[in-house]
Amino acid sequence: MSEQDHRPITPNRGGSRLRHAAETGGQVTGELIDSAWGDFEGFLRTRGLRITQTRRIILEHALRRRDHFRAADLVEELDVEPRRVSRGTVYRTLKLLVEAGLLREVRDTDVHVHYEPTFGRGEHEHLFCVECRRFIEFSDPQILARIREVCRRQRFQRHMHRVVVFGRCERCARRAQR
Amino acid sequence: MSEQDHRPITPNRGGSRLRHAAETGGQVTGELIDSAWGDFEGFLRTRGLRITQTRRIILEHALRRRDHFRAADLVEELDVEPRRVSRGTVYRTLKLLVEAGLLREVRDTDVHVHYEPTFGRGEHEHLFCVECRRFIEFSDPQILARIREVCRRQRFQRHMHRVVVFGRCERCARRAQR
DNA sequence: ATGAATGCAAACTATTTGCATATAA
DNA sequence: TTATATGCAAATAGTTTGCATTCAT
Repeated sequence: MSEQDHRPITPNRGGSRLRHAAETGGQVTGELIDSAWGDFEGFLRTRGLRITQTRRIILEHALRRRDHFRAADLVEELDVEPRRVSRGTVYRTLKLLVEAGLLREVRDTDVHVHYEPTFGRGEHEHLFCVECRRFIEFSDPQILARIREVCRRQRFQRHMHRVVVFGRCERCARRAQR
Repeated sequence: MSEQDHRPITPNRGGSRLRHAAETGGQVTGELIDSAWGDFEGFLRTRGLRITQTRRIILEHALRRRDHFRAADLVEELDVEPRRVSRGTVYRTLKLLVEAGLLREVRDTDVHVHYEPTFGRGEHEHLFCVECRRFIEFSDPQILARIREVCRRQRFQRHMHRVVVFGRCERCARRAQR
């Protein structure tokens, strides 16, 4: 088993301390957004739903975030003129984006849901530091393989899965030692 | 890898369709409860908290359930004379039971938390059928081993973890075919 | 005796929904 | 033109909390 079997991706922030992609030096290109929008349009057409400016705006803001965010964060971000978007619409559209496969839901020990963009990213799992409330992403082909195998034997049709490990990250552990 | 590496345990009910252990033929013995209570007493003493009848009652009802249940389910179950227990106390005590390691929190796609007894049971993971809302438990030493390994390399101090696979169970898939 | 545990009701947070209006098709 | 999408505000659901009272130590 090689070292790169599980590689840390980016330590993303969860909880209420969220940053916009622009601040974290993330590179969410216009092409990526356009491509995702193309997918979403297809999804909407298939469903007989309408292609609206509001939906485009929400998609853009959701995908430009490279970190975990909450519905409430987007609501706040989009509560500015011109073209402010209402709370209800944000919630409704986030659900559509999840159904379209452009976002995925993540839950931690908080009451609320977090979302994270899935577009153009592989499946990955999370370590969640209960102290600094950051997510550290990792992927491990073997965990995925085992999950697949279990589902096969149980004849369980897998839609998606989630692996979250709760604990204390290295940085917080160090800080605690001092 | 042998066949019993991942064995189904009991398909337990989640969502709002919950049954009491007594109804499902589960065998939660008095000794088990007493033993768990002993642990809880120890936990309470360590924390300088008090040992009360109310806490004992909540522990008993929580542990007698072999399935996943919600705080609201316990609130309802304990809302009967004599010795009815209030909503606030149920919530407060469930948190203590989690801290004491006697229950564990599980979240699915719903807004609310589920709890399940951990006492006398090994670590296990969940398949969650989004159709019938049942949990199917399984354990897989390799998944656990990989999680441990990832944490070791990331120097992440693991407290606990959760693996949930969402999809459709065999029974629901069959039913859908017809 | 005294501080923690409890009951109660109200507060809070996240999310959903009904309805009038605006907008895409 | 007509049905869907949206904004708005109110409703809902789950959970938490302040405070007076009860109870364990």
